[in-house]
Amino acid sequence: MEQKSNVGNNVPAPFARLAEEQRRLARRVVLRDGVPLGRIRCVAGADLTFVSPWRTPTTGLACVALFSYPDLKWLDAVVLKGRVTFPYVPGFLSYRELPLLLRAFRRVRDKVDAVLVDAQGIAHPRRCGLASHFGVKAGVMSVGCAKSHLCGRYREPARRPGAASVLQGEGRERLGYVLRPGVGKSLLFISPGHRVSAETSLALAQACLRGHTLPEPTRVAHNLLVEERRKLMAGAE
DNA sequence: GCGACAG
DNA sequence: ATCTTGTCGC
Repeated sequence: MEQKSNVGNNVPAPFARLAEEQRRLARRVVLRDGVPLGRIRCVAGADLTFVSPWRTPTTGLACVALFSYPDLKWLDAVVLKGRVTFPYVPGFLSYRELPLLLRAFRRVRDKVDAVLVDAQGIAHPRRCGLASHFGVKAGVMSVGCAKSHLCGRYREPARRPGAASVLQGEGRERLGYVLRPGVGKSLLFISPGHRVSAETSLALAQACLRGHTLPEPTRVAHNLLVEERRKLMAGAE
């Protein structure tokens, strides 16, 4: 019997072991606030980019950008380059992006209260998206802020910027929220990563919006990576 | 059987 | 994920 999908519960044989690890990690995810929103002082944005995203292995660039909260003043950033050997497989993104991202995060010396990750949190087939996997491994509050849909059902949010609708899982399970970052902007898929509730995840993402599609921390992290890659390829001819 | 599938 | 070009809207 042929099997094309990697996302559902049926997964290709080589990934069955990893899928099991994801279910195990998902049990360690804490969906209660480690730090109340009002006590957050430093929020970071995490993102990765690749020199040749369609090739594997390839060179990856990871960035963790630090901001004060709630005023969102840029504080610092860590950018790290490294070899990435795992391919992109839907549902297994963290095995491609997590190693380099964790290395970059460990270089951050400041105390980080929360990290916004450019991926899903528990809004994942096995409830272990990159943001959750990262949060558990790093032991930090993390929120998934994905630019596109992976799983869960939802209604179109209202046109008003900041409007949100529930991202519904199986039964009454709430995976997160679908957020409208601005008029005419594409939707954001917000879900808890680790040590945070769905409600606080949404509130934090909303508080980090500045009229762009991405929340400020991940937007700046992404821009720094684009700039870094440009400089890298300019010197490689 | 068909569609859907983070980055 | 990236790249390129063209077009539309504020």
